[in-house]
Amino acid sequence: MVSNQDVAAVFAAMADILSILGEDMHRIMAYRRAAENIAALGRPLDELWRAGELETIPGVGKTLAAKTDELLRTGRLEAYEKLKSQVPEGVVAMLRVPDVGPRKAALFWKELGITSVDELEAAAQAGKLRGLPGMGVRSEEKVLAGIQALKRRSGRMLLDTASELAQALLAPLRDVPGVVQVAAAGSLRRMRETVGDLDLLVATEDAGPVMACFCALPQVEEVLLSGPTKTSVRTRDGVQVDLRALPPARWGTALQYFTGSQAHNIRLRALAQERGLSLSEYALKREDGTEILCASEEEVYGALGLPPIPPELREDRGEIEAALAGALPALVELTDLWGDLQFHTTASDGRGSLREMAEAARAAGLKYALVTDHSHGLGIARGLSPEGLRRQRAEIDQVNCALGPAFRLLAGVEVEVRADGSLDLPDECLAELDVVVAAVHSSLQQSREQATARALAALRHPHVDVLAHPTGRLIGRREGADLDMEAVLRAAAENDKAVEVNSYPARLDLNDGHVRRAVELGVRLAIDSDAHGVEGFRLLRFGVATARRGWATPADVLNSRSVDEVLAWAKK
DNA sequence: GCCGTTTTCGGCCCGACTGTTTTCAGTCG
Repeated sequence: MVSNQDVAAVFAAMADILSILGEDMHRIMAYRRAAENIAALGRPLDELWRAGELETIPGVGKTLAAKTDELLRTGRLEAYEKLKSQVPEGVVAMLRVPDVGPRKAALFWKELGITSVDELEAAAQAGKLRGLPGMGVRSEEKVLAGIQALKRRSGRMLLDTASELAQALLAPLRDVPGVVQVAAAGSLRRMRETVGDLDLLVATEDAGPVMACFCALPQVEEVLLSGPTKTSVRTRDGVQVDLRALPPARWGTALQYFTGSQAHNIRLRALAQERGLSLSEYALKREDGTEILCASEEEVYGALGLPPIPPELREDRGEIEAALAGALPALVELTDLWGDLQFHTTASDGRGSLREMAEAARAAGLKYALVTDHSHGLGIARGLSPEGLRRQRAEIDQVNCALGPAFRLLAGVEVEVRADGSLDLPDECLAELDVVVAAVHSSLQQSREQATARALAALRHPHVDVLAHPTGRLIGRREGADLDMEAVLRAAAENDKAVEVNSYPARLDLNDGHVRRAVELGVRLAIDSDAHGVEGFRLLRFGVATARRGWATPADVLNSRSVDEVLAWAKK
């Protein structure tokens, strides 16, 4: 079967080849935009295809719809095969080298017959690049450095890692004299599930000292480039960090620009043009050259006739159209969460006692939390038997007595869904619990049919209330189950079951695209910390961010409701 | 290749930094 990712990859690859062939850059951009929007689609492409709605995807017109049709029907695309035959694969691979773009890749290929990154490295080492037009010794050195960087490039960071690194780098900058404000922007501020580079922003009238301080930070291994307002470095961990400094009066346009995404900015700047304005990180400029300075992002969007668009939505996935129509969702916020529906204790694989975890949940501002230790079937997590669950119930009652009425522990379990879809706890045991969370942790290599049937069986089980981390993915470590997510979400909606948005940074499962589809289908979401220690409740902000990226409002979220409402719903 | 309350053709965001250049092209975000 041809997946969304397959189609997106083909269009992205076509864009790369077209760029080396020197095609019109706007045509190339069109391929890239379509690829991105298809990759981010929360629903299967072949569904839109069957409904004849391919052209409803932003950036997909008649031509690309026809190409998508050909791919879905035949599994291949004639135009792509033709392009591939014109440019060697290794030449396209050279685009991955920092500071090597389409023009230089084409130059190395055409002038020196270089058709791979390895050959490029050898040519640079032999001093063969410096004689090419537009190249010199410095450029040759940059190519070599770029290849080294490519070889030891660390993958994208998880959100908590990126967040901690950003705070560690920003703290000393905040103390530089003259600095008014600092912020992490870029994909971290948009809360994309992983972060490649960090983008830091500083408001100051005097950028010099900030740049100097930044370059001298202990985490910095190499300064990649440095100008009066912009510096890029690579840290010892191999992370590229870009720092930009602008005057406080321009903070709004600067933060807007540096938050991105690039696709969102391009759309916004085009919108500005339609209104006779030019938008940059410095200001909105009228046609007569006068500037409108914006100290806040609200002013930027306001000047364009738009309500402020939350950073999590800024991906050019319909947010600008929604803003224009006054139809932006009022996104769920961390403070909307009254409870948490998954955490663990020392009774299974957690590190905190029931009492410690309850106090931590209360300290995190929650009014209730569901204890969900693993069931005994999950051997590695020392799960609970029916007997163990009964004993835990007594302990829960004790803690509730001790903590008083302002906070309440609920009795639950994270029951294992076996490979055949059955649960590893008997019905009478599940019936005694307040809320039952079901999840898959093993046999993740099942076929799509088996994996989907397994999830559907769990959702149809009368005692199951929440399906936790449906795909079971661990970002960067393992792919999740191959699920027909559309079928899973529809089953959740039909059976009035909740589906989890797991806040653990390596999970974020459902992901943003699936959340968006779940919201469209009216599926209840449970944003859970999955805390395994007292500090774990802090992770909820990442789950909330993922839900926000999927356009979820408080009404879509089960645990934004009171404990009585949740219990009544689970009883039904 | 997409797209349209000024357009079905002619536009398509805007600027920093670098290196190789005498005014700019390439890359990046």
